[in-house]
Amino acid sequence: MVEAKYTPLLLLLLRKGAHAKPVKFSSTSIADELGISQQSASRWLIELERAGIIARTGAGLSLLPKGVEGLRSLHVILSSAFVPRGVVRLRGTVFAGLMEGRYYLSQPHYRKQFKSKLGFTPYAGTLNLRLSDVALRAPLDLSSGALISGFQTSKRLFGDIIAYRAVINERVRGALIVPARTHYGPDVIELIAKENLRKALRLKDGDEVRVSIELS
Amino acid sequence: MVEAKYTPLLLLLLRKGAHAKPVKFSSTSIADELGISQQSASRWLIELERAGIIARTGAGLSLLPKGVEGLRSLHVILSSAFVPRGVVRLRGTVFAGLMEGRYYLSQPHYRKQFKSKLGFTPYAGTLNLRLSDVALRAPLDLSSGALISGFQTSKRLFGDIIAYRAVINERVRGALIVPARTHYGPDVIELIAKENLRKALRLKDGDEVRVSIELS
DNA sequence: ATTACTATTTAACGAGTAG
DNA sequence: TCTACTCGTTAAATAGTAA
Repeated sequence: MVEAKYTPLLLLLLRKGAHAKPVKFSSTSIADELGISQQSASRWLIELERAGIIARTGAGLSLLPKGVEGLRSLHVILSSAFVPRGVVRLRGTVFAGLMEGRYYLSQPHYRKQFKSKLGFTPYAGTLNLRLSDVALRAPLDLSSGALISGFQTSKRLFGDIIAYRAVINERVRGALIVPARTHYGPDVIELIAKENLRKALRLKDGDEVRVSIELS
Repeated sequence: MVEAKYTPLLLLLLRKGAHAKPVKFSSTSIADELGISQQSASRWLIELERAGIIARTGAGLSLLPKGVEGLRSLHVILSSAFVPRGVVRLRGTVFAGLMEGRYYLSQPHYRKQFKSKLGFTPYAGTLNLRLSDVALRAPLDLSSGALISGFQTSKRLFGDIIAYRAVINERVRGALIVPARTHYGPDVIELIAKENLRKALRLKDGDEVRVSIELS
């Protein structure tokens, strides 16, 4: 592994995309971002350059393969501890949404992707649940579901959605959808399925619903 | 974030499972593993304990939530750079397998899971491809597919399988399956589908096949 | 503006060792 | 065995500044 003290700098470069293409980044601004002196930033860059971890050209700063490799192995170690496996079981109670979901689900750009990535075209409406125990959804936010990419119309922006295949009340296959930008989710989740979940499961507001999501 | 110099120690504790339950770990052995002196290890532990990142009890060393949170955010940053998205396109040539795949696919325990996790029960045979460019499969190994859990019979052990939904020759939906234990894959992949791929696509040994996998 | 040198200060390290 | 103290030494950080 790369010497640990450099990791904040390497992470910064990674976030700026220096693994993909050179980025302009002065020792002063690096110093500001990391809370160290300009002199230290300069020295770190020199040391990393000598070690073949970064390169500096006229185009800017690049993370070299050796540097990327070091970060990648760090990622692998962390993933083995944090990427959850198995089944997440959530419980929540039905409540009436704001019909926002219906509007989203009627967008063809989303509908096409639901079909191709989840294997079904959803009924144009979501079932809203308020979770009994928000903490239980944590593994979900660490995991990776199907990415439904967003789009833009002249009127508004439709963001990325993450969909997790789910089974509702042990009977109906569907998916749990969350906006991709929410990092740690709220106590509300939205479910979709091929059919109208309210009807299919004879649900009314306040009913409890069980959702199980298989993570992989 | 937790001060960077401690990350090797925190990673070590994470790998030992100190986030789940206390682990016995002396300053001397920590020092050995990290290549620092016993004195430094001792001091680091004291500092981390004061910062509320670890706890030391009679039962051993534990990573406290604050410490886990620091590592988790590190993981999130790395994941956003390393977890690949989009479509991976592979090409390979058909070759005759050893009928090993057929044996595997005939196991009910696997078959049930294929149905529930991929949405189809596969034809009992795999299509073997030798990849033209092994490097192209790298993003796959970093990504996460559907986990098909293994099982054990009196005769032998059937390991976990990872399945990635795939489209073969832009026509047939199926999946690419790999043993979970192989960390970085070889130049051979196996494809399954509801139908017999050889027949459906009129393939013979040596034919080139295109596979596209959607990562999410 | 920028980088990076030298000198000085500050912090980290590890040897020795007690409890 | 273990942990953790003191203390001399070494390394890293910053100030000042030149280019």
